[in-house]
Amino acid sequence: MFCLTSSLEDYLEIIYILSEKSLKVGITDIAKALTVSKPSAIKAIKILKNEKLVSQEKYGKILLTSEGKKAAMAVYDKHKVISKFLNKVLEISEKTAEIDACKIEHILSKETVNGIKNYLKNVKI
Amino acid sequence: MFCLTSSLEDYLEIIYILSEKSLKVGITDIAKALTVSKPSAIKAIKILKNEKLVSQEKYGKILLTSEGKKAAMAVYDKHKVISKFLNKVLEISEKTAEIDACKIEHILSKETVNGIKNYLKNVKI
DNA sequence: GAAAAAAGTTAGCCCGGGTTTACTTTTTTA
DNA sequence: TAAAAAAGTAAACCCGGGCTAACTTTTTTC
Repeated sequence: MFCLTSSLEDYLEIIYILSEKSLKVGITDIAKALTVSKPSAIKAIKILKNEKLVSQEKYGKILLTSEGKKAAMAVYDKHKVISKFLNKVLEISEKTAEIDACKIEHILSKETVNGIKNYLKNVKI
Repeated sequence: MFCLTSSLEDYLEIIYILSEKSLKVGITDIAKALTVSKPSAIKAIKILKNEKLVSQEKYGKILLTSEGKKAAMAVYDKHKVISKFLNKVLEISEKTAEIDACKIEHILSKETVNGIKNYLKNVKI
C-alpha cells in the first residue's frame, strides 16, 4: 500500500499553495519554491502522477486531482494549525514557527495535531 | 563540518539510556532497542567512533566518550521536555507523547525547544 | 519567422540508512 | 573442555531523494 513520504507531502502542499495564488504551476515554479533542482521536482511529480494525485500533459502545467487536492489541503491545514500554535502560544517568531511547522507537520501523530487544535479552540489568545 | 543526523542522534540517545540502566551496552542491545538489524547498528556505531563520540574495542562493549555523552544528554533532555509538554499541556497519551517526542526532538529549532521549556516553567500544571 | 531564452526532460550519479546472507569471535553450558 | 548458542562483523545490495550534465520542446523576442 502506497504511503506519502514527507517529501511528497511537501510537493503536494506547495502545488496547492502555488495554484491558489497563480494559475500556472510548472516544474520550475515548484523547484524554485522548494529550492530543489528541476530534475528532483520532475521525479517527485512523476510519482504523484502515478498515484493519481496530480495530472500533467507532456511539457504542460501541473494540476492537483481531486484526491491530490484533498491530500494537499490536509497537509496545509496541519501546517497552519501548527505554525499558529507555535507563534501564538509558544511565542515563537513567525519565521521560525513557519520553518518548524514545515518540518513537523509530516510526522506528528493525528492525536497530537488534534491536541493542538483543541488547545487553540479552548484557550483564548 | 560534521553534523549529527537524526538517526545518529537516536543511536547516541539510546546508548545513553541503556548505559544508565545496565552496565553492558552491546551492538545487540542497541539494535533491539531501536528495532534495527545488527549490521545497521554496527554501521552507525562505526560513524560515531570516527567522530569520537563513542568508543569500542573490537568485539567489545560500547561506551560514550565525554563528548558523546554531552551530545546524548542534550538530545535526551530535549526528548524529556517535549514529551512532558505533549503529555501534560496538550494531554496527549503518554505513549503517543513518547512516540512524537522521539520524532520531533531531532528537528525542532532551538528557539522552539526553549519556547516549550519556558512554557513549562511559567505555567503550573 | 528565426534565433535566443526559458521550461521541461532524461540519464546517470551520490549519499544516508536501512536490509539479508554468510562469516568470525566470544560466551555459555552440558 | 568441546559443542552449541549468542554476539559481533563484513560484504553486497536496495531504496528514497537529492544532484549535474546534456538534451528537447516551447515560448519569447527581435
